[in-house]
Amino acid sequence: MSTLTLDRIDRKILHELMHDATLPVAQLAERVGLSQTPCWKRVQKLEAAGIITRRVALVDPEKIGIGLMVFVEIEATDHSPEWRAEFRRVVPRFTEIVEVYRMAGDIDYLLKVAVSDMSAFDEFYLELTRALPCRNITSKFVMETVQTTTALPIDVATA
Amino acid sequence: MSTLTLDRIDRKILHELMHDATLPVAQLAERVGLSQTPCWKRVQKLEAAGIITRRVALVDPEKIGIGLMVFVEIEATDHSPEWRAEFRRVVPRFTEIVEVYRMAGDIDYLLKVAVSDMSAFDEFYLELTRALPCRNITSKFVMETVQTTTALPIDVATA
DNA sequence: TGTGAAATTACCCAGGG
DNA sequence: CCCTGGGTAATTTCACA
Repeated sequence: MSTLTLDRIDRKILHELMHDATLPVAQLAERVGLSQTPCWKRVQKLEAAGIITRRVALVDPEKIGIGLMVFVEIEATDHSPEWRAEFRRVVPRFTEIVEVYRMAGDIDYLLKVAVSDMSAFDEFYLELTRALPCRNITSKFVMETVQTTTALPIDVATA
Repeated sequence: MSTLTLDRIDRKILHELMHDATLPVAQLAERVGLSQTPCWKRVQKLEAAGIITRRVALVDPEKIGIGLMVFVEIEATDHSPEWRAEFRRVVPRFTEIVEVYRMAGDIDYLLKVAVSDMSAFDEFYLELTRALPCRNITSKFVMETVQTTTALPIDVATA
C-alpha cells in the first residue's frame, strides 16, 4: 500500500491538523516549512492513504446534555465466536455506546457510554443486559473529565 | 452562558458536523432545511458559545505507529488534595496519556494511553510510577478497537 | 431569514532547480 | 521532491433588503 514512511514534515502536518483542522493550507505550509503546493499535496496524500481518516467537529458533551460518561466492563458468558458475533450485532443498536474495545485479561469488552444522566444510564443498562447475555457487567462512573484529546502522540522532533 | 436551548436544527447541525466537518455550509444548510446564511450564523453561534469546541483531523493510530492502547487504572496513595494536585502536575508531562478521568468507586483515575508497542508502554509505566506514588496501578490492554467515534449521541428526531 | 457580492481559500495547472 | 507563480472554482464572510 504505497509508502507508509512518514517523514518529519508529514508528522508535523498531522500534528497540526490533529489539533486544529481549520488551519488554512497557507499557514500550515508555513509552520511545517514548506510552500503551499507541496504542503497541499502531502495533505491530499495523507487523506488518500487513509492516514487522515476524517475531519470532525468536537462538541462539549455537557453543553449538549451529555452529563454522564460510564465505562462498562463486560465479561462474556462464553468465549465462542457466536457470542462475539451476537455482541457485535447488539452494539450498533445503542447510540449511547461511543467506543468499544476488545480487551486482554479478565474483561472481554470495554465500552465507553455517553448518556444524559443516571436514569438514562439505568435505562441503557437494563436494555443492554436484556439484549445481551453476560457473565458479568461492571460499570465505572466518570466523576470528572480531567483531560481528553483526539490528538495522538506523534514525534515531530526527530527526523 | 447565553441560551443553552438547542432546537432541532441546532442539534441536526451538530450531528452532521460531529460526523463530517468538511461539509460545506451550503450542503449543511440543505440537510437541516435552511438557507446558507442563517445556517452559517448558527454554526458561528455554536462556536462562539463553546458548544463546538474545535475542528480536528482524526488519524488512524496504526498508520502512525500507535500500535497499542492501554487503559490504566490508578488508585491514589491517599485522598488528599495534595495527591490530586501532584497527579495533575505529572499527567501533562506524558504525551502518551490522551485521556484522563477521575472516577467514582475503587479506581481513582482512569487513563487512556497510546503507545507504539509493549516496550514503549513499559517505559511509560516505569516513568509514571517513578513520577507518581500510587497505592495501585492496573493496566488493561486493548486487543482490538471494535468501534470508536467522537460523535456524541444527540437526538435529532424530536423537537 | 434570504439574496447577492466581495474577500479568502482550495485546488490544480505550468516551468524551473 | 522542492519552489514560484499563475489561474479558476468553490467557500466563506458580510454587506443589505
